[in-house]
Formats: sequence, C-alpha cells, structure tokens
Amino acid sequence: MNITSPVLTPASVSCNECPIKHRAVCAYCEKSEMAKLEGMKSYKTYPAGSPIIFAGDQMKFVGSVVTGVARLSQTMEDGRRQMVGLLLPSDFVGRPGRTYATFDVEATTDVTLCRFDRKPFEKLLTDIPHLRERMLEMALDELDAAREWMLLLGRKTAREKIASLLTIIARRQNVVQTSGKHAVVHFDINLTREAMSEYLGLTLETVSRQINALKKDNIISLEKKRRVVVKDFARLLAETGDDEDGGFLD
Amino acid sequence: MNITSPVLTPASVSCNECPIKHRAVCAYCEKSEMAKLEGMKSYKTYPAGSPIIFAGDQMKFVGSVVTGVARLSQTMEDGRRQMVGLLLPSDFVGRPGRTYATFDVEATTDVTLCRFDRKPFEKLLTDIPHLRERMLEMALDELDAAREWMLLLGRKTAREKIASLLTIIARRQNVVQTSGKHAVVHFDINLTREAMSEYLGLTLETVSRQINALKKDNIISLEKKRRVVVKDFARLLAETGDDEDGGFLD
DNA sequence: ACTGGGCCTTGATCTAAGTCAATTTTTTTG
DNA sequence: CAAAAAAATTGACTTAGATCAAGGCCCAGT
Repeated sequence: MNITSPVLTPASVSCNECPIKHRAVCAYCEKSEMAKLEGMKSYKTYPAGSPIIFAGDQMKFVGSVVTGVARLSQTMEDGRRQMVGLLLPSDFVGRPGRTYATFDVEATTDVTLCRFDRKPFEKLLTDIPHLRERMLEMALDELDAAREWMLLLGRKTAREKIASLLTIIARRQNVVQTSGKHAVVHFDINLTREAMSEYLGLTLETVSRQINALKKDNIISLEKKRRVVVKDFARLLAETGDDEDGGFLD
Repeated sequence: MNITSPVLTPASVSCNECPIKHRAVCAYCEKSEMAKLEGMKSYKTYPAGSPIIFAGDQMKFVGSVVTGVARLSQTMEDGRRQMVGLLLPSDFVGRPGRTYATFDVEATTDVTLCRFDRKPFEKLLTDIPHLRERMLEMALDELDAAREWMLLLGRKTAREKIASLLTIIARRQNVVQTSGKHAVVHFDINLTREAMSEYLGLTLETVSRQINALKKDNIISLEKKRRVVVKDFARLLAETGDDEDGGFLD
C-alpha cells in the first residue's frame, strides 16, 4: 500500500544500494564498519496496520525504517491514544540500552525494516564511534522535533495543528523548494483521519472539519482524500501559528 | 531563593566535590578526562526569573545545571507559551552541534551552571568517548520523558495533568520510596501556578482550581502554597491516568 | 454490477477548560 | 511595619472542541 517501488526482500539489497544510507544510523560508517553491519542485518516487511512492537514487550531487535511509514504511540487504559513519533524512512526504531519497549510501534503503511539483533548492535555501538556519533545526532534531532510537537499539543488551535501537520509532512517529503515559498505543492498524507487525530491530540471529527475548513478557505484542495494540493505554501505556513518561515537556523 | 546549601562561587568547587558528578554529562569520565573538563569549566549563577539563553541567540556555551531549576520554553508571536523542558540539577543545557539556540532557557529559581565554551566542548565530545556515551544516554532519556509529556499534553484531562506533574516532581526529588507506595510524602514545587500552566498546556486559573480540587478530595494538602503534602501517594498516582505504578521496567 | 465494510463527512448538542474580572493572600521592600 | 507588588483564588460567563448520531463515499471482492 502506497509503496511505489517494489518491496525489498531479505537478501536482495546491499548497503551500497540502500536508499537510506545517507541518513540512517550507519550514515557515517566507513567501508570496514559497514561490512560488520552488513553481516548482521536482516530485512523484514510488516503489512500496513500490523504491530511491530508492543509496549512492555522484550525488545529483541533495533533497526531502521527503509520504506514506509510507522508510528510510535502510547495508549491509556481507557483507550485514549497519543502518537509520540512518526517514523519515516531512515528513522531508527528501538532504544539501545533498554530491554523492554516503552511505546507501541506499528506499521501505518507497509513497512520494511533493516533489523539488527539488539545485543550485538549495542556492542557495535560501543566499538564504532561513527555509529554512536550519528545515533546521538539523530536523538538530538528527534528531541528538537518532540519539543516542537509539544508546543503544538499544548498551545495550538485545531486549525493550527492541521496546518502544522500538513507542513511537517510536506517538508519531510522534500516537496517544498526553499525558494518558491508561494509555489503550489502536492503530496500524499499516508495517514487516516484517525491517525492524524492521534498525532494532533484531537478527535477524528475535528480533523475532518478543519481539513474541510482549509479547503473552503481555498488554502488547500484534495484529490482522493489523502492527496493534498497546497495552493499557496506561504499561506499554509501562516496558518501554523509559527513565526516566519519556520526560522531555519544552522 | 530555595537554595538550601550556600551558593557555589566560580572557583570554589573541584569536580571531586561536585554534587552532580554521578549524573551529569561527565559521569562516565575517568580522572584524566575529568582533568580536561576541570580546566575548561566555569560557574555562573543566574538569579531567579532571569534569562539564560534566548531562542535565536548564538550559543556560546553549553553546560550542566548544578543547583536550582531552569526551564526550556517556546513562545508564539501572540504570547502563548509552552514549556518543553524542565531542567533540574545534572541536566544538560544547550545542544552541541548547533550554533543558534532553538528554545528559550530561563532560571526559575536561582540557577548555577557549570559552563563550557561550546566549540572546545564539542572537540572533547569527539575526543572522549565516555562523554559522548553519557550524552547519548541522557538524550535518549530526555526523549522518553518528552514522549510521556506528549501523552500528557495531547490526551490528559486537567486533573490528570496536575496529578502527573506532582508525581513527576515528587519522583525527581527522590522523596518517594519504591516500597511505601501509600506513604505520606512532602516536597516543594519550585514553580509558580503560571509556570505549572506553561508546563501543562493549561491556564493558571485551571491549575489553581484543580490543585484546590485535589485538596478538597483530600488527596493532597498544602503548606505555604508551594509546599505539597501528598496524603497517599498511591491515590495520587491513580489520578494521573497512567497505568499501575508507572510501570518501571529495566 | 452489486454489496459490505472501512473511511470520511456533517449536524446537533454538550462540556471541560478558557476568558474576564474582582478579591484575597503572600511576599518583598522601603 | 506598612505599603506595594506579585501570586493565587474564586466567580460568572463563553467557547473550542468533544461527543453522539446519522449518512455518504469509495474501493475490494464476489
């Protein structure tokens, strides 16, 4: 579902041709280091909607998302759910140093993971500085993202939340050119209204209403419910409540 | 203000006697490594209420909170504010590898930082594996905390938010013995109602009402507005909406 | 082509938390 | 110690978003 290129199968991909090699944990590794990882890795594909890890489970492996979209979420006893991570290709799954999972991970679209057994991976993490270096960088980036997300959850209105989500998804898919701020831009949101509501701390009805409000205000339009056309990206940005262009610094 | 022991002054403390040496970034360093850090460090004390760093500022230093409480927050153009980090002793301030600050940092109580110039510190981070190792661990812990916080912001009711905040503060001050779950426990919240509201994504009026509701329901009582007595910790925990005892795993 | 089941939309109503506006309590300081 | 400032409470009222409840749409499979 929504995987454009053919699904990768276990033994078929060498790290050389890996689509995420420049952004994943292994990004800084040298040839000899890659060889070690290559020897340990295995691919696994999870169908859309299926669980990858349950909170509380023992965590036997860690790995990188190669294709597809996965989500990290938390569930309360009475069923309230909050997404706490949106995992796209190159994002890391699992926390080295922890035996049990703290959050649920599930496949939103079909997801292929490049997996490593946790214990041996942890060993490599101490042996290969490049790996730890990249891991730290990724953790700090995620922390920054989590903090932006906290502002969204704590202070933004429903409309601002939707505009922010669309902006985030557009940015992560690299469909926005830094130049053409006013450009028309289109992309798929690989999330149901319900998944969006779990991301944003809203109900799915509110998500639906706000998306349609943005449509009525002529800021976006929809092709096929999950495909969004942003008529004027700058206007969408203005609706997020964030200052300026997002203030990209360093 | 609320600093129990005498305020540290710049040259007076050797790393040997540092109160946070077992939990700070430097926790895993060996003697020779500590010597390098010792040569670079300097203390600075910020009075309660004063800014430590503004978002957008150039980040000249990084460091650890030695005493006091600081907060990391984000402000929207129209003044809405959300706290995105609560920094207690041993917590790290600043993000290595970033030239400009993304968030505001300000002193909530008087705060003493153990500071390092950013550039030389980054150099040490690549030279001393122990430093990077601890840094990664701390970043991952903060990420987990941020994700719990996201659940709080996105899905919890005002009452659950207050109960959660009190629980978090009590835990961080180590006043809760894992054994005596039903024990009476008292501690200070070094935060104004407004600061609490910024933490929780509420207004200060709602914070006040909910604290008084918990008081009326005989779950807590107050001495001096900022000092809380939890009558029965297990009951407070039940009010957080989290499952069980917080499910401490590994 | 028909039908069943996910999704999604839309309307009516409800409510938790926000807003506005005084007080009261506590802390600071001259 | 009194006065001023800061923080906290409390009440009355409003509102954004939740909840409850139909329907509609769009494909996947027979």
